Amino acid sequence: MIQLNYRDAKPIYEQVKDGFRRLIVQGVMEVDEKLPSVREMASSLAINPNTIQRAYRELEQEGYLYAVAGRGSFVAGVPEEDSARRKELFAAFDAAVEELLYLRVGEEEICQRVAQVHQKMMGKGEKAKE
Amino acid sequence: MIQLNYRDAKPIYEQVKDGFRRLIVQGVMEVDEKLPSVREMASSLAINPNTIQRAYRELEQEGYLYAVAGRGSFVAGVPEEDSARRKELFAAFDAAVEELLYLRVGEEEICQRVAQVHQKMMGKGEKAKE
DNA sequence: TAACTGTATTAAGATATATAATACAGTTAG
DNA sequence: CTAACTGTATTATATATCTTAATACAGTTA
Repeated sequence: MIQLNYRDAKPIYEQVKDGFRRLIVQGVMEVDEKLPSVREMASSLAINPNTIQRAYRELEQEGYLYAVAGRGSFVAGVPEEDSARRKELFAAFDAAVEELLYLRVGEEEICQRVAQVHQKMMGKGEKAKE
Repeated sequence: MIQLNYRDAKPIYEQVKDGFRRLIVQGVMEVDEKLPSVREMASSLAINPNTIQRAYRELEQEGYLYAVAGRGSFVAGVPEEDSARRKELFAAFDAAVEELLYLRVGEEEICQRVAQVHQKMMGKGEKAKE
């Protein structure tokens, strides 16, 4: 369900957040669908429950999840105005583009890549809204 | 010469690396041009010499600089790019683009952004080759 | 009631970043 | 040659973040 990469410098709780955010945004997980429990997810990934707890808490604060004590955590959907997330994405995007341009990767090649990603998405994400 | 942002999560030595890499790739600094000494740079930025030392060492390992004990550190040029680094950058790029597309950001807007980043780079580096 | 849920807290260890204080060797201007 | 600059290396310390660990407590449900 979620893939961890320990060689990545990105913290585990961030990777977990990214994983679920992806599943939610793509519509792979539907609204009100239940997520694995904190302990179950931790056991499944062989990591500490606190790490999952943090990921879930932050995703809830961002509006992607809602949690009910005793019942579980559920998909809330894609937040209407996640301008903060959008800023993060553009920042990551800009950084990648800038260094690619440093490395003599052409502007055309980069734009073509955008289209490729778009096509690849259309192939897999059938449930994605419009 | 180099601008530091302490609010950024990015480590100082990384910001220093990025700064000089930019100056080198854009041609603002020419091949064999001398960089400020480790101590001078540290004093100029009001940070510890060891931090500059690390930035210079890694830039040398990456092929952007060469250093001569007693003389100083000098621009080596733009190294033959690492395909590994390029892969990493494209992976980060794809992830950002994918989520932006799911957040209803248009393909056109994204491509325009590439051009904006490019222009922003050219604005600062008039001597950039080609 | 028992077995699940989320949530909160405190402690400890590991790692990365940055500073601090030296020390040593090569280069160069005077 | 000497002094003042270079790069380089090392050890120690402080700090912050990440992660694990071990609980504890409260709500839900079969």
